[in-house]
Amino acid sequence: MAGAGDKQAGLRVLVVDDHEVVHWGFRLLLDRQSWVERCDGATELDEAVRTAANLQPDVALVDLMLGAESGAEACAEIRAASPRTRVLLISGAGRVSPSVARAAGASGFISKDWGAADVVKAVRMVALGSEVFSGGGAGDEVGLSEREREVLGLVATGATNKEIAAALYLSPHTVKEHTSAIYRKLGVRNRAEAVKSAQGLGLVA
Amino acid sequence: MAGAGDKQAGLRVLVVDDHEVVHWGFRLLLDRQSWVERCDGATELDEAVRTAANLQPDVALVDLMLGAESGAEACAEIRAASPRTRVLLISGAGRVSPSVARAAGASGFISKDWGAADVVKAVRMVALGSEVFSGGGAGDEVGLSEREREVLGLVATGATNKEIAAALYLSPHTVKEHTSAIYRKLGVRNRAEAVKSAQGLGLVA
DNA sequence: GGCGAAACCCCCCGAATGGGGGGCGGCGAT
DNA sequence: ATCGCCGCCCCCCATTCGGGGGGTTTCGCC
Repeated sequence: MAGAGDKQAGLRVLVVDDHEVVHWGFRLLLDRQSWVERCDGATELDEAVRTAANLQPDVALVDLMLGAESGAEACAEIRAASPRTRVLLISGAGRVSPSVARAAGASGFISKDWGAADVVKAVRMVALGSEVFSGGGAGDEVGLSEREREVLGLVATGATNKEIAAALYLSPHTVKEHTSAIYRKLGVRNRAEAVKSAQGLGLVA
Repeated sequence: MAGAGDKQAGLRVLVVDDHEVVHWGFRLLLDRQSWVERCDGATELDEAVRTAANLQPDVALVDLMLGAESGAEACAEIRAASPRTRVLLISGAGRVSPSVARAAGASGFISKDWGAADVVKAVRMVALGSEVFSGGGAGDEVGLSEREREVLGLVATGATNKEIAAALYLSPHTVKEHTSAIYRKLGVRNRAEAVKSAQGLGLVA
């Protein structure tokens, strides 16, 4: 699989994003690459999994914000349907936690902000077996822990601390610990601001 | 004007969106239309205004969420620089208020969710002088009053009711009236949820 | 082994929130 | 001219928030 002389047979790419315009964009970009054999699109997770199972793509570009499901789940499901497929998460705002992406089985992430050259390079690199976790120059990592991201996700739902506690089997007091840590790390003072940040971080659907 | 041979002189189109992938997408879509002469892109407002001034495009597609500025301001500035240009606002989530868009001088809006055919049709229609304020099937208008939208915008900032009151020269009690009305109309229960809705409505930067 | 970071639990407090009630003037439509 | 909507103001109340202490265990790292 690690063909060194990188004349690749022709990569198959799958773009998973609920905005069709994103399909068009990546298709325009990738179809003109000699090493891309075909570039398909899917707008929802079910469709993406089916297509991945049939097509067995080399690379899948998956939007972090797919309707209800998190990009991480989508990533895992796609890799279950097509293990050969390496997943690049697409983040809208530029910043995702590498650890989360890795845990989900992704090979890296790219941002919609990146230039064409960076995106093309990233796709080729993961196809060749590398990981892409830094690229385009966007800052990442605010330093939120796994638990804190989880809590922030629920805060962005409008859930109260008590509801979050129930959902995560915690004491409300503990939830407050987490929210306080989140506010401190994000530099905000209340949940409304935190929600704004959360969507900037790509943590909210 | 729907005849097969409606050979227009060649429209010039400008796409204003801070995600390059959106440029690629629309360019792929529009460049292949016989009636499109050229399709340029701009990533920020200054650049958009300059390009509009030079190019005098027939149609500009403007993202509602451009960094700091609201799409409405962007729309107004572009039309100031190039009065002949008809603006189509691009909404990410599908719902914008027609009244706001009209007030800003836009000729309609489209959503990133729309299919290729609908987008092409919308661009051609505004180029021909029509307005496009309903298209793709998205619902609009939640029924928020002007004041409520203003308050919601500040809520999405993370401001407390007291701060909002100070900013708008109101009593804190009145602000609560507005927030309560907002929650009722949006079908949410607290500010965190309201912030999420607000960004879906394109009211938050 | 020691140390910190994360995650979990408890107490306290003041302030903000969200919902209930009431009433006021203005404005446009019926 | 009466109705409904908007915008504004006041009272009350229980709940929630956010921050301040305190503590435990379980990790991984040096």
